[in-house]
Amino acid sequence: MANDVANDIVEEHSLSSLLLAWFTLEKRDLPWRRTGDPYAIWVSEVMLQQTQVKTVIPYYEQFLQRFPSVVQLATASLEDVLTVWSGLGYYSRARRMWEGARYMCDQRGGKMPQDYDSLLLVPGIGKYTAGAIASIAFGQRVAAIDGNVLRVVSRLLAWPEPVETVRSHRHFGELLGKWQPAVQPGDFNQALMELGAMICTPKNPDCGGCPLAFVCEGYLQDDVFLYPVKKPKSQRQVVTRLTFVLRRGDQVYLQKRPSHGLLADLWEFPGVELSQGNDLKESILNISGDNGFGFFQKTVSERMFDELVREQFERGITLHGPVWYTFSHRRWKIIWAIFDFPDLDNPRNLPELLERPESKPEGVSAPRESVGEYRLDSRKDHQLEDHCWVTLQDLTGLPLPVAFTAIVDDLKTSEE
DNA sequence: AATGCGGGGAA
DNA sequence: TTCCCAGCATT
Repeated sequence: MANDVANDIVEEHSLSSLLLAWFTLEKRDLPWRRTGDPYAIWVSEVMLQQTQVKTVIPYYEQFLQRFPSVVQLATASLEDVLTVWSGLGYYSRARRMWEGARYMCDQRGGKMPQDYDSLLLVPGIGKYTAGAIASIAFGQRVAAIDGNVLRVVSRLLAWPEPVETVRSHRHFGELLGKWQPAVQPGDFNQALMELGAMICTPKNPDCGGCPLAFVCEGYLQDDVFLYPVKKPKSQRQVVTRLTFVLRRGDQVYLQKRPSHGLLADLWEFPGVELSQGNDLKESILNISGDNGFGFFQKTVSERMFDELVREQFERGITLHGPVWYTFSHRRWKIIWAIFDFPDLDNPRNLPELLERPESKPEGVSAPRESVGEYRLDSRKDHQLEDHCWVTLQDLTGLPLPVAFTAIVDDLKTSEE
């Protein structure tokens, strides 16, 4: 019975000592375990959302080097923050951290909130992250329930319901609230997560090495693999994306994506999502001639080369690819057309080249109010340009999604 | 409660 | 391939 186990665990005080002893002995030496700086711990917790430790480490080091404190993050441009973040995914995390730093500067004198309830008010900090920071950095006795903890506890209790429900979450929270010691609440939370990452893994749990196996109902019933119970996930939809690669000498053309939705505020080769279900052949049919040029006009801001592009569409374009790219909820079949233009030795970024017939609010970074003294008045912070020409080498200085690296590689190899 | 939001590691 | 990862915000 799950309740009996729960009571046993609560009553068995030595159980948490057992877990903590294991943690003290076996814990990995991770960068964020060498600091007590709440800011650094905040950075680590946000990066670790839905992201494995191994992936995070290099980003963590770079980020702290570039933005060592709340104030330095708050006074940076979003563009710079996204550039350091690029490749890590879930880019709204970076934007919200940046907003969170500004919130701390504007409302809290540049200091981190020091308790669970105040941390919850910060953009990008939810229940898990608030609990993690409050317990690890400030020693508050609050739970931090992540995917690891859900797996560990569900196996411990042989919990028969889906773990994503409010009911499960509340039940686990109450249990952990009683179980968590007052002395090292942060270590207790980390120990549970570490156990989930190292021992109680999804596929090959090492129950033989688990300090809690002797009270684990899942293990005792030989049913570890039944848990955690999960609801079925919705399917990924497949979308064909026609991408326009404009090339002028050694430079390529990029546009900035809208501030909301997929890959928000990142740069990309402009493109359109063709209606779902078109196979490649059908797409070629649809995008030749005026139809394709229409796509181009609607998608690409740059108007200088319209005539050249129209000619090329009439002659018939060559499609490259496809390459596949998978997001968490969508799959792109990427095909691309390359347009080469004469490299007139125009000065870069002439204002008249950047002027656009009509304004497109979505493409411009959203205007912010009351950012106060921390507003950075650099060009980037309120840049009106939503497009630019850059060399392939300079791409590393911009936040470019990994989805386009295949195209970049193709351009680099075909360049020689 | 369901959905949108990246990228990579591991089996 | 599939699953899952130190989740959050919006609807």
